[in-house]
Amino acid sequence: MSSKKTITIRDVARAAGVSPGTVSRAINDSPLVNPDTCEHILQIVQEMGYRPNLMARRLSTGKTLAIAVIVPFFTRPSVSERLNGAVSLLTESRYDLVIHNIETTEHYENCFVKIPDRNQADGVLIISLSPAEPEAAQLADADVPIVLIDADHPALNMLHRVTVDDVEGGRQATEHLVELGHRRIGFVGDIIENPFNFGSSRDRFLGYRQVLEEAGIPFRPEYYVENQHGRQEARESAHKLLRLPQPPTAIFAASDTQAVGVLEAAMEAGLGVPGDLSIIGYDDIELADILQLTTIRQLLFESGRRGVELLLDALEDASKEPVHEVLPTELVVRSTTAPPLPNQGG
Amino acid sequence: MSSKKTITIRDVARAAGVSPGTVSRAINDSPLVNPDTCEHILQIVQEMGYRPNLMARRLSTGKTLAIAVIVPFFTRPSVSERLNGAVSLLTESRYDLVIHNIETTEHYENCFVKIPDRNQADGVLIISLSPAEPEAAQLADADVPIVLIDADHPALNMLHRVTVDDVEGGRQATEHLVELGHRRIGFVGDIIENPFNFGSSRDRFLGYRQVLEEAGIPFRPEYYVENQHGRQEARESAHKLLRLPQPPTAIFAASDTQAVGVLEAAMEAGLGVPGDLSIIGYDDIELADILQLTTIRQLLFESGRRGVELLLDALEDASKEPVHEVLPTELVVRSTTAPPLPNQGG
DNA sequence: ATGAAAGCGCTAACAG
DNA sequence: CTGTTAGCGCTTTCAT
Repeated sequence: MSSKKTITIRDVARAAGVSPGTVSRAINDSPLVNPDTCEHILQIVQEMGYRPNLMARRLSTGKTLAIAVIVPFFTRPSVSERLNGAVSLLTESRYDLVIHNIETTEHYENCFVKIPDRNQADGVLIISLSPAEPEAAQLADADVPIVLIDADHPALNMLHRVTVDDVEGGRQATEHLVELGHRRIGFVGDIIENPFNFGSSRDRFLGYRQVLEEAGIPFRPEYYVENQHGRQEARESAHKLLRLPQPPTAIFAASDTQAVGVLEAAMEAGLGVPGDLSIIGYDDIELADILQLTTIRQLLFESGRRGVELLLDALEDASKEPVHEVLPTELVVRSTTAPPLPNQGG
Repeated sequence: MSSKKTITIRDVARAAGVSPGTVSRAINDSPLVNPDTCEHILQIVQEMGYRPNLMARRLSTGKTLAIAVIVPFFTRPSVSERLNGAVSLLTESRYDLVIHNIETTEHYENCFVKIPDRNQADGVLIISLSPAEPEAAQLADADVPIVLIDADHPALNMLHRVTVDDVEGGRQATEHLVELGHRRIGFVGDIIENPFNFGSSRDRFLGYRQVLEEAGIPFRPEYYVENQHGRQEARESAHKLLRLPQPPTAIFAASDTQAVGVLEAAMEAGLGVPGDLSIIGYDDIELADILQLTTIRQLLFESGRRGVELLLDALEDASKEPVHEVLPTELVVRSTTAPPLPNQGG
C-alpha cells in the first residue's frame, strides 16, 4: 500500500512538541540544540520514518549536493575504469553522482555550457574529453569547480586536471621496440581529427615520432594508420600495414583494445607473435594481462579517484590555484614483444 | 570572471515587462500564452542567458526529474554493460541519471529504503541485486516505481523486472557439454550464500544439476567449486578440480570472466583446450569473442535498455500491472569445447 | 492571455 | 537553547 502521506518537518515538529527550526537543527546535528531535545527529536524522526525532502533542502541551501560527471560513451574499458575510480570515492562522500553520457556531437556541443551550471551540480568532473577553444572558454568561466581527467588541450591550463603524459608513454613504447632492435615500426591509432578531441592517440603518436627521430629512423607515412577506435577497426588497420611490400616488424597500438585487433590480424596473416611481429599496447587494462600483452600502464582507476579528490578540495576552497597533476606511465613487458628475426633486419 | 549573479525568473520577467508567471508558462511552452509574447520572452531568455533553477522547479513540481540506478560495483563487465544500455536510453530522456554504487554490506542494507524515496528520485532501477525478504518488502511499498534487472527472488513478484532464465542458460551450457559426450563435468561458480544475493550463479548451477540428472549422470560434489567472483579465484577453483584423482573433462564456468580463469588454470596444468579440457562460459562479453570462448550469450546491453523502457512506462502510468520480461539466452559455440578424448571416457 | 499570490519543504537569521 | 519569520526560485491556481 503506497498510501504514504508525504511527511514533512512540520509534522515531526508538531509530534515532538518543538518548532520546525529545532527539528532542522537536530537532524543537521547543529551544536546549538539541547542534547536531550535532540535525542527526543531523533527518536520521533525514527518512529515516523521521516526523511527530509532533498529538493527543498537544496533549494534552501543553494547547494545541489550533486556532482556531475561527463563521460564519452563509457563502453571503452579505459574510460569505464576511470569512472569507476571516481565513483568509488564519491560513494563515501555526501554528494550524489549524476552521469552525463556524451554520445553524439550534439551532446558534446551543449554539455559544456549546460552541465557546469550552479543549479545543476556543485562541481563537474570531465573524463577523457578535451574541449578546445570555444568550449574551453565556456568552461573557464563556469560558475562551479571543474576537474578534467585525461584532457590535454593547452586552452585548459586554468582548470584543475589530472592527466598522464601520453607523449612520454608513446616514447616508452617506441623506445622499448627500438631497443629490441626494431627499425620498421608501425603505428595503429585513432583518427586524430575527431569531434570529441580525444587527444591521447595523437600524443602517443608524437612520442613515437620523437623516438624514431632520435634513433635516426626515418618516419614512413605508410607505417601510420588511423581509424575509428575499436578492435575491428584496428584489425583492418593492421592488415593494411601487414600487406605492405615491406611490412613493419613491430606495431605500436594506441590502446590495448586496438592491440588486440592487431594481434588478431597477425594471426590471420599467419604471423607469429612476437616472432614475426612484435605488438605493444597502451593502458594495461585487464585484457592486457589475460593476453600477456606488452603494454604501457597508466593509472586509470587512480586518475578517477584523484580527480574526485581535487574536485572535493575545490568544493571546499573554491579560489584555489589550478592543480595539474600528471600521473606516471610504466612499461610492462609481457610476451608480445621480442627482437625482430635476423632475416628481417632493418 | 565568475562574477555572474544568479539570474532568476523575476529578472527575466522584469526585463520582458511581464509577470514571472508568464515567463514560467513561456519557458514550459504552455499553450495559454500569446505566441508573440512567448517569442519575445524566449528572446530575452536567450539574451540574458537565463537557465531556470532546477531545484526550485523540482521542489515546486514535486518531481525530481531524476532516476536512480543502484548497481553493485560496476567493475564487472556484465554489470557495466547493462548499465550502459540503461544510460544509452536515459540520455535521450529528460531524466537525470544518478548512480548509487553498492560496495559494502552497509550500503546494501540502507539503499533499498533510502533511494526509492519520492524526494530522491522519480523512479529506481536496480541492477543485478536480488533483495530477499526484508528488503523486498521495503521495495514493495516504496513510493516510486521500481524496475529490477537481473533479479530473481520470488519475493519480487510484484515488481517490474527484466531477467534472463539462468536455469535455462545453465541447462543449455550443460546440454552442450553432455551432447559432446562429456560425463565428467565440473562447475566453477560464485559463492552462493553472498551478502548481495547475486543469484545467477546459483541458477546456472541448478540448470547444470537438472541436465546431469536427466542424462543419468550422478552429481559429484567434488566437481562443484564455489569461490568469490573473479578471474584469479576461478583459476584457483579450477586447479582444485584439475588436481582431482579423476578430474573433469569439461568445466562450466558461471561467467566468462571465470571461464578465463579456468582457461589459465588449464594452461598452467599443461592441458590442451579443448582437447584435454572443454570450457564453457556465460555472458558472451567481448572477451569471449576475443578468446574464442564457447559461451551462453545473454542480452546484457538490451536488458538495461529494456529496464529503462519499463521504468519510463511506469512513470507515465504508475498503476500498472507488474511486467516481468525474460530475455532469451543462446548457446554460442566457439573453440573451447569439443568431445572428450576417447581415452578419458566417462 | 496575463497578473497576483500562495506555497512546495526546508534552512538560517534574528529575537528572545 | 529555541521559536518565529522570511525567503530559496519556481509553478500554479485563481482572478481578471
